[in-house]
Amino acid sequence: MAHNHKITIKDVAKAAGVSTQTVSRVLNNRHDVSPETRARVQEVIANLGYAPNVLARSLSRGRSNTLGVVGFGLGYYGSTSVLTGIEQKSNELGFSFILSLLDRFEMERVDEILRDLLSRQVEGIIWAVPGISQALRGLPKKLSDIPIPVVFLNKEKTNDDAIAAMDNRLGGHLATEHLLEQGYRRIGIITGPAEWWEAQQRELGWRETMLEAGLDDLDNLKVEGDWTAASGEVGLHSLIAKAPDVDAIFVSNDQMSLGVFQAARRIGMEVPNDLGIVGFDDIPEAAYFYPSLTTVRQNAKKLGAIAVEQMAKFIQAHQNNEDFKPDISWVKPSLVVRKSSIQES
Amino acid sequence: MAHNHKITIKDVAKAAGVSTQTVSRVLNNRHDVSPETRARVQEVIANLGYAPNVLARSLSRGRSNTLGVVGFGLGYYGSTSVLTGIEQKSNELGFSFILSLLDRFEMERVDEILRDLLSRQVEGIIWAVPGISQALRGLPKKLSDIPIPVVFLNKEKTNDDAIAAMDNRLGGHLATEHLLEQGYRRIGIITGPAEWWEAQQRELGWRETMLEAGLDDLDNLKVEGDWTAASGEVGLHSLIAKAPDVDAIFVSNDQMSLGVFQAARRIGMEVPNDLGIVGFDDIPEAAYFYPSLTTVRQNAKKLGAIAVEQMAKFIQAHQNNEDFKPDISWVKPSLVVRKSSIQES
DNA sequence: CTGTTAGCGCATTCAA
DNA sequence: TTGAATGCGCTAACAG
Repeated sequence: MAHNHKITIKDVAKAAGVSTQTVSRVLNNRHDVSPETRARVQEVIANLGYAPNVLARSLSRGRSNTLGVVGFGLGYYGSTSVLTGIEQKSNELGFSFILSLLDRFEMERVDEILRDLLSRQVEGIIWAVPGISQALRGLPKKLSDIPIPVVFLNKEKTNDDAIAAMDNRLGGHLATEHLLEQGYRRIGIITGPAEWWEAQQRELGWRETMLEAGLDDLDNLKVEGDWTAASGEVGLHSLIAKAPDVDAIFVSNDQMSLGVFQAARRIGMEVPNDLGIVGFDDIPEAAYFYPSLTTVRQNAKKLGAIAVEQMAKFIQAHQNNEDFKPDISWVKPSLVVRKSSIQES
Repeated sequence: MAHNHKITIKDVAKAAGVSTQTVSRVLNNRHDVSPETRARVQEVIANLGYAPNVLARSLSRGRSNTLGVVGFGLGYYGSTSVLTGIEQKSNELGFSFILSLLDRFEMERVDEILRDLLSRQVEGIIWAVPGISQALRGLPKKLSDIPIPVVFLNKEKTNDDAIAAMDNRLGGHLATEHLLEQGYRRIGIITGPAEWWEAQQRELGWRETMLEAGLDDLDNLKVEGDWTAASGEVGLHSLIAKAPDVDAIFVSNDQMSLGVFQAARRIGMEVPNDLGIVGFDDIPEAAYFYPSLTTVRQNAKKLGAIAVEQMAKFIQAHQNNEDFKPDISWVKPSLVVRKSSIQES
């Protein structure tokens, strides 16, 4: 037992008195093995505690059953939810995955990471890095040079890419529409960083809805945050400086809402009566904010799962040399109404 | 370029007019290659865009440079921080890792996960699952049956295990001591689930500090939560039912504090004047709670990094057949004082 | 300094 | 139904 020698298919074959191929057949559940032989081999496997060497198998089969996932830190609720979805679904479909985390938009490491993933023979790469910032300009080229399937998360639609995306624009619309229904009119926005596609889309949803309602002066109603609570705090001050009569804000994520709440308290504005607030994400804490936060709930876990499903199809097509028409799959968010947007009578 | 044939060391060798062995030497930065040959080979590698097949290399070398990490969901701030630390440090040390997530304490999947990791030839396993619940009774046996190094995160000290642990007991002490210094006397605790070692240790720190201060009736001052804000809310009500004169609470994580805040507001208790609160974790939002939350900051990222470092040493010893004396490494938390525990004069 | 031979553990031809 | 040979891509051990 404590012997350090790793037991291989050979040991099993010898112990069972058969050839290695037969053992291999049993391992792969082939039906061209006699029941008795199969039983004997299985018993030996159990006794020896044998476990096949996946590396050898991958090498021999030319398939690794491994995905590469490139993410962007784990600091956001969305990121971790997506990852959870990816983990579960890939498990379900028999893939394992190698996780690479980008901390900032670091061009240099991208090269390195992609090389590394390819070296590890991943069968596909899920690109779960937000936005396409300036710094990543050259990236699409690189990723399309890659000889294996790539599925993007939350990326703008293009013709040739497989994409799974949250409908952030719809989210922005839902939030704004709700505030309008509550009677707010001067509805501002605190966006996320401009490079983030997510932030852009949420803003777009707000913008379109405002215009449709005949409201304008939108530029004075917009400030940019960086997703942190601190930036939400600053954001409210900036917004009021530009538009003193702002009466509601669509805040592009829940953390920033927390900062807005704090700033509002300091300057004596009352939420929701003086200022209606709608956030985005529905982090678990949102229901316990004071006041509880109306917010757009996004099922990021589902998004991750969908990405993996797409990937599985993509890979299959790729291997059969069939042509695969990459497409975009949308996940729709929903509005969760709480107190921060409902004026008390 | 678009040719689907994967280029191997052979292609490189042929193109460079050398043997595969020489290419291998260049790849591995051996110094027994002539500068000209090396240059030529490197050029060919660059031109062909060759990347070595890590699976083949691992198989041949008998080393995978891969770690297995078993975690417990990504729902907690601590979990994700630990994982971030693990990712960074293992990257730094040249390991990649396979992540397996347990969602609940699911005994069955443990077997499966361990087998899978071993199949993938990981060189060591980092066990980052909290506590040793009833359900995991059999686990230590299994893990010690494993023929590769295992490093545990946040586990009680034993003689034979390599452990990296947050000093939660110290954290509990710091929190309680601080509340005592602020003049609070009837200091309650809302703990995490009893099976979690982390929760036990935080409680122990509180308990010891209270006893040292000559305070007792501790059982009436304790209720158990489940880490969620909702359980914090319930917790305060329960606590007041048992000890109506409670004047402060050490809440074992920040999320539950949020629930306590909400409950306190509902029943007209003012934090910190009627009720001092200290949390645990220092999640990014804690500074923006209302009131801002005094809490115990734990550097979980560092914890993850330390675990990987231990693992690296362990693996090295394991391979050289040296004996490795497993030990426990502690990471010390610190107190961050904000408004929830400082009575206004 | 370089090439040849062998083998890592497994699966995929083929024969028998 | 089973076994023998061969190769996946790479590196280690030996020669030269």
